[in-house]
Amino acid sequence: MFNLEIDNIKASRTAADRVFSALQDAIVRGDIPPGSRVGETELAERFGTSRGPLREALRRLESRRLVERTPHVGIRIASLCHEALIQIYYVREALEGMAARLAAVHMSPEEIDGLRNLLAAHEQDEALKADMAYFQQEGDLDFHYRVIQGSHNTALTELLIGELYHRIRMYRYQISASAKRPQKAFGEHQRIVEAIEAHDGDLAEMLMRRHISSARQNIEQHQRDNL
Amino acid sequence: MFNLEIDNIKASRTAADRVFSALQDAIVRGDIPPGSRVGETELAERFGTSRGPLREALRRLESRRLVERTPHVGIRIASLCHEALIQIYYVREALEGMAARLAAVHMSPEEIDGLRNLLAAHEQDEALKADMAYFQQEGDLDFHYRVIQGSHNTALTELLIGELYHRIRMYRYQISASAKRPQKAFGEHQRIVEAIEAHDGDLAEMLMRRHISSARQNIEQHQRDNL
DNA sequence: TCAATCCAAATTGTCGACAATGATGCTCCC
DNA sequence: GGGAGCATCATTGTCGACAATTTGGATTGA
Repeated sequence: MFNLEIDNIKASRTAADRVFSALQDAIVRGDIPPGSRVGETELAERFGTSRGPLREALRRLESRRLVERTPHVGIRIASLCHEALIQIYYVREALEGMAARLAAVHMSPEEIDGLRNLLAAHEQDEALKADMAYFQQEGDLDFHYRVIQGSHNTALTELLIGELYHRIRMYRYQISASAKRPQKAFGEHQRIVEAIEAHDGDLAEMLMRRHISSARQNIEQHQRDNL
Repeated sequence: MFNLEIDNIKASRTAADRVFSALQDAIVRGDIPPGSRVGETELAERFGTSRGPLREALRRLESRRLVERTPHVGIRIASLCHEALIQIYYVREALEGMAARLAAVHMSPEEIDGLRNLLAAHEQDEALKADMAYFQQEGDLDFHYRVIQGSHNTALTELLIGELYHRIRMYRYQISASAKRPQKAFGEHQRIVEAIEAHDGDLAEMLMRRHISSARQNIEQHQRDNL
């Protein structure tokens, strides 16, 4: 239903790609505790492969900052400190604001229809209120994915989806019961879509920046509460 | 003199890191023709190592979009088309504008002094006019590096230096005689530093965005001329 | 008792060989 | 003569074994 596995689709060609996807999911979902040390042999047998493909997967995960390596010592699963997450949100504000502006200019009518339908689906699902927290989170991600891809700027898309989003998702699972604000976020999504429909780039950027800024402030508030 | 090898310093620990740095330099400098196919065995003996470390280096270069891999077929050196370069410059405009804003707020007096000294050195070197084109380019890079790091936002720094700059450098070597505008760029640098010194984030962002926008327009003009 | 040194165990880094897959050229049939 | 199918070949993917390095503890000396 949702189109979340952007770069995991073609991953099943070789064993190295398979273990890369599996390991990334395991890290992002928190199956492997963040900050923990893991041995290569252990991981290799866990994923049913040899150390060769595993090491290639590790290199790629290192580039994505999901694991940290120190030569001759080993690897440890990255743990996103709160400060780093806030920094990422500031970068998101700049990049996704730009994405929204570009989307307002470059999105095709079909893509805009898709966005509208997505929001409509969210509205219906919201009525169900079944497993809503998780659902809202994934739906939120899907909304942002579409706007980003609507920018039709490959460099921008690769940066946001390929570099930042995995780390954000990892953090969401880490503090599993993250503060949510579904109704408010849903309304903000709707206004962003309206701005995109009107091809109003300035407004779309401003609304998206506010949207992400609100999310960041929400996280910061949550951090203060849990001190 | 210049601090260009940000992430190549720690690279000499293992053979895999060494071949990674060497291969990256070879690609960025154009020693290996962009778009060309290369075999693993060939590369391995070229860098005096086995295929194991080489493959790990390739995986990391793939994450940086410097090489493209297709399973069971091989690798080819990435070739940056003009459109992709322009897209990167738009992203740079957003990210480095943000970096300049943050630098105006967070840069320490010592860092600001360093920036000033750098510009002074450029001014003197400009008088020499010795090998100026290359010099200006590297100096320009160094200036931007410092502003970016002055933002004190790790996520932002990693994105710009770790992801985008290598590709930009590769392109500079590809069209080796890129259009230059040293005097103009130098003046823009000075004004940006003045804004940072005055801790005027708004102005610093605006000037940096204009600076990069000018560079982009310059490239676009150069492209039109060479059609 | 504390510190420095050395040894050993475990883990990572590297290498060469084997298996699997895609590409190239040939042959054969229509 | 042209195209489809097949066999060979080169290249990549994978694996197991060996070498190099770090870490941790044990031992010895002050």
